[in-house]
Amino acid sequence: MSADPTSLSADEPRWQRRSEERPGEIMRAGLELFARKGFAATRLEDIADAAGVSKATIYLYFKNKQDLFVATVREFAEARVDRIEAFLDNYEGGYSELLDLVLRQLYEVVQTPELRAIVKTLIAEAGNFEEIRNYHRDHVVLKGLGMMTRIVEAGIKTGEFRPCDASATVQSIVFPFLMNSLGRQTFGELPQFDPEALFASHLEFVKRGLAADRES
Amino acid sequence: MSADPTSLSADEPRWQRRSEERPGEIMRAGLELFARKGFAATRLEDIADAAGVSKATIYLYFKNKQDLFVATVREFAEARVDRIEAFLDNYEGGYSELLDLVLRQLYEVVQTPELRAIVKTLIAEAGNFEEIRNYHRDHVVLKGLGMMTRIVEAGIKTGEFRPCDASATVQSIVFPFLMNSLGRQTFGELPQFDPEALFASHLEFVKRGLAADRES
DNA sequence: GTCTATATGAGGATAGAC
DNA sequence: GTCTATCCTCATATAGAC
Repeated sequence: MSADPTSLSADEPRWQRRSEERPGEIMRAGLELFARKGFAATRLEDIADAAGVSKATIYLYFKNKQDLFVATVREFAEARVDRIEAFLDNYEGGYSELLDLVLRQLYEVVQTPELRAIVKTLIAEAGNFEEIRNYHRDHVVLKGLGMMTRIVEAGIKTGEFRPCDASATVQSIVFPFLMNSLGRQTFGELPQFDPEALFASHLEFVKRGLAADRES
Repeated sequence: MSADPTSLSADEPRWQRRSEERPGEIMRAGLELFARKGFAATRLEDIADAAGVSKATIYLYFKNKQDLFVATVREFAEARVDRIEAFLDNYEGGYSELLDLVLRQLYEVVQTPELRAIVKTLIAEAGNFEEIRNYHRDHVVLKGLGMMTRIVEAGIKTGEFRPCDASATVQSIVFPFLMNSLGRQTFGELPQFDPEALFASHLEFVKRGLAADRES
């Protein structure tokens, strides 16, 4: 309490850190373990060890295990969709190039360990945590699919893409990336799941799948 | 023990059934609960109640909880891939039609509650059960992807499909169905996940994505 | 603010009657 | 072959010292 957090000197007691860092460290350790073992199979003690604190310390920042879990899952998903959304709002140009850019973004984000962990955790635990299920359904999945749908619809209107059911077609476009990420998370790295190969191949596949019919 | 199982009379004690039916009933109840809540969060008592037996009865047929789980997950996945494989072995005709037929099969199978439950369970628990992970990797996922890859490669050779990385392209073809199934399992039925719309739309998308370039 | 030590309870597993 | 009743482990959650 006497220490100014912005100028923490080196000779503080070893265990003392600024309390603003603790929750993040605990959640980061939690995400990794929750994703690997699931909510029920993850012991608070393992999280505490991974975060370098004791079990009891967790209860200083989180009401209970479930509270930690809900906070963790939300923490690492929140910013991503908004980042893409901001990108879309500022974009000027053709929808074909836009789709290309957005798929690159999605591809990058889906590679990160955090995102893979979140997607896996969401699927595994949505049945047990209505709060998490509803939040991600509304703020991540439907929002994300909606953004993509609007891109496709706009492209159809300008004639860059062929007429189609945009809402359904979006699943043909983005689901391979998500499922590939899940496959790697589930089975580890396999030559069949090489994400570089998938990305190039799928981009070409999408380009042809959406291409407007040639006249003549 | 005195009763001949093939001619079980109606006035037996109410709780007595032929033992060959019990394991299947327990596994069916188990699959549903494991898929909804996960392995750790599913209580043996819940499975027992759902199957209409007592906890102790489960231990007559399965060594322990994990043994029941492993047997259950394997039970409902085993036959499916083999069925499609047999279908392929007997097929004569064009690869474009074959791909169409196989996607219909995949689509049907992925709709069933059992398959949805298996896919979800696999993703959720593969990290905790190496045995399950390895079995499905080799006998379901890689085998299934391999079969599809051979179809695409054969179609490229006959000129029905454009030249491409068959192994990667297969993911563009089948992953939307799998991910759609997972989405419904995770979030319930949503208009965005309407599987009928996806099927028709995706089939058209695949047809165009694979079409050989027109000459001229 | 963090730790060590402990209370509490839930659920997997078993013994023994029928 | 199935049930009821009990045991026992293990992990969450808390109390209290520093």
